[in-house]
Amino acid sequence: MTAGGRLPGAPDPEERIVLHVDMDCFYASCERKREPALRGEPVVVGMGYEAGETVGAVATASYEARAHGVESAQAISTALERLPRRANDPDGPSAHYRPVDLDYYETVAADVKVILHDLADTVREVSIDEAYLDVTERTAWDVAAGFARHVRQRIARDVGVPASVGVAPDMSTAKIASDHDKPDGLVVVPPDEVESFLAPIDVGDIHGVGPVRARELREMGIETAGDLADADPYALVDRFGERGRELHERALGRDDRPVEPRDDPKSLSRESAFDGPIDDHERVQEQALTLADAVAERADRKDALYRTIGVKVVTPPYDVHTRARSLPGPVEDPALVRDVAAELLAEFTDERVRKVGVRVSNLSFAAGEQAQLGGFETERAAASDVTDENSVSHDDAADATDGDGQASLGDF
DNA sequence: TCTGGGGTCCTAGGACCC
DNA sequence: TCTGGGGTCCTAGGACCC
Repeated sequence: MTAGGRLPGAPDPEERIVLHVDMDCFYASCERKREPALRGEPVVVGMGYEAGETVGAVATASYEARAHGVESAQAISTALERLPRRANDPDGPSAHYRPVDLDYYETVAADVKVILHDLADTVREVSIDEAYLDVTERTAWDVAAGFARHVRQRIARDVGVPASVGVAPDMSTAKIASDHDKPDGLVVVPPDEVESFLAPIDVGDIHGVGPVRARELREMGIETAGDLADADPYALVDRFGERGRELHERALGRDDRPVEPRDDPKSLSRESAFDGPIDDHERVQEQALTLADAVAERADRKDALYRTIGVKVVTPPYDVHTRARSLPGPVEDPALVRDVAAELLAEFTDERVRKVGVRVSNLSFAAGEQAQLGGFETERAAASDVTDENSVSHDDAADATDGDGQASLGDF
């Protein structure tokens, strides 16, 4: 499946033309679209800088704000230090702060996606501000730059937000290309230039290489994609497992993944951080129940049934713990999400907690089956007080022979 | 860098099955 | 009876991405 040319009917990977569209500082661009006075001004979009809020981070900063050291994922407090609010200091360096308004950004993204689907054979939407397009049948290498320019212009003209575009024979290289000249970039890498284009790229700029693997690669003397391409694949697999093989291939410009739409989501979750680590387990439980309801509602809206319910607890300094429990079958049952989350959290009663989350996974979206399954589950739930008790006592009777406890069996 | 929120994929060990 | 090989599912953790 991952090896080249084996998919029946798939075009020769060499022949593909893949375009990666990456919206420039998308949230900030949306705010500017809505409020044109922000154009050319430093704009910071984030959460947590409202009065009374102290936890929060920068979601997106415009390039003008980045010039002053404001970055994505930065604590809002740091951003405010480097670039105070505009209102407070009209003379010195200052920025416009806006709260994240995802609903609005999604409407803008939807407009962009209409254009992308119109211009491509297949589209893979990666996130709200990023997509891959297979445009093999829509253009040719000698005119690909013009085509890419057209994509950008249509987005700019019809929607009013800027985008960077990369064009290459594969997804991985196209992604690096779109990133290469941001913002407002346009980079075309035809097949015969892939190797020379990738060679000087920093390993940290390869998709799939984060801080940890970048450090390990550098320790191996691998600084660039070129170094990675020349490295011994066995050594890479040794160190990084399957990912090592993949990274080596990407560094060579070999990436046969077809551009296809994304599958249904695999999990849904909600989490929130406390204002510093807290001792008060009741507050943690309370917060978890709120999150459980939010997750259940989200699943309901998406017509998703879940078979696994889990929690996430972050304890100081930043230790992430997860606990999960699978159910006998897929359900849509908000009360159960709350109950299971509360039980899983009990283990952390004595811990200090800085963040808590609730997650449902093992999702099923069997659209046709849904009503049936839902009906079945509802019936089962209605009868469960009798049926479950019975089955539990059966199980307990069986277990009683070896003197086993019943607590875990009683949960369902 | 002292870290927000919502995701994905891979790995490894254990239970269990044939 | 002391032990093969192959496979699946589940849980927990880790790295990474936007």
